[in-house]
Amino acid sequence: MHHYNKPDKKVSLISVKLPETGKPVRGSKSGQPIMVLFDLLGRRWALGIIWNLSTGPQTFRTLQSNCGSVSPTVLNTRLRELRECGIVINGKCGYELTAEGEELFTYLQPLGHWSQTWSHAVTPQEDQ
Amino acid sequence: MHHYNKPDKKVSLISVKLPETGKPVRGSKSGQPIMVLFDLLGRRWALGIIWNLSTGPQTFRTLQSNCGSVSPTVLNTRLRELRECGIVINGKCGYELTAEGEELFTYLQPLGHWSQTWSHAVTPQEDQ
DNA sequence: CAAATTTGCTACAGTATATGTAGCAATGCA
DNA sequence: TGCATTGCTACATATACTGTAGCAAATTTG
Repeated sequence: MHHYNKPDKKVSLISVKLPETGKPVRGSKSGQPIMVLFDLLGRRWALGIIWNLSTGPQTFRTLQSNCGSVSPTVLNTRLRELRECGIVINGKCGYELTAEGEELFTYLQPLGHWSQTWSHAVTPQEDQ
Repeated sequence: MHHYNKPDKKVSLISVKLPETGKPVRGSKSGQPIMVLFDLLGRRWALGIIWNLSTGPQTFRTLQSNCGSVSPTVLNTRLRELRECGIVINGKCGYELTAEGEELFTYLQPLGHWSQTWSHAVTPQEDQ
């Protein structure tokens, strides 16, 4: 596809009103890194995208279908944000996690297991 | 305050169109626990609230100011969701994490450190 | 190599969700 | 009893997400 891979102005970070550590963000006046991260991850589908990409590179459309109901608009926005934050890149096999993204994923991974026991504790038995 | 602590219909889970494992959720047709969790945590301020509460119980208004710019509307909504999911309760010292909430936090905690190195990698040196 | 398919993505209207300010009723305290 | 604080609701405005349509570049197919 025409993934011309926009110059990707690495510097000066995030054009989308997002993470810019040290400065107030949506979700944090302080601009603490953790709050910046939470702001980023707290956007719809951000976590799901990372989770999905952890199994390897995927094309836009594959990712879209794996994520279920994401609209291309949002998927594209999220991917841009994640790219600008150095968590995802657009390689020739499609979108994939960067080294940093992989690392982030390793911290997210335990949630997979936890969520299962949690869901059992919190849901009535009717659903498995 | 008048925290009459609404009967809190534990059963049947989540009135707010949220986590109900096994059923499609916003953010997941599959209803996989992890996606349900991501749906929950992917809402504005959810992660920040958990993070803030990790230091101990807080009143509504303290929490609100610690979170910076949350509107009472959203804070209240998020707290209700988190309560319905068994992650937060409204004790007599204010809102606090449940045992499950604490456990969840331990999985989130490493992100605090990671986010710092990440933000350095991703931001130009001008800040900090 | 031309036609058909797939892919990445934008447009846009409709809906849902969040922000920000105001304010009120129930405590807590003096 | 009065005043401050707390938990929260109301409501208007702003922002974000969904869903469908569709197009142009790249890739595959005949």
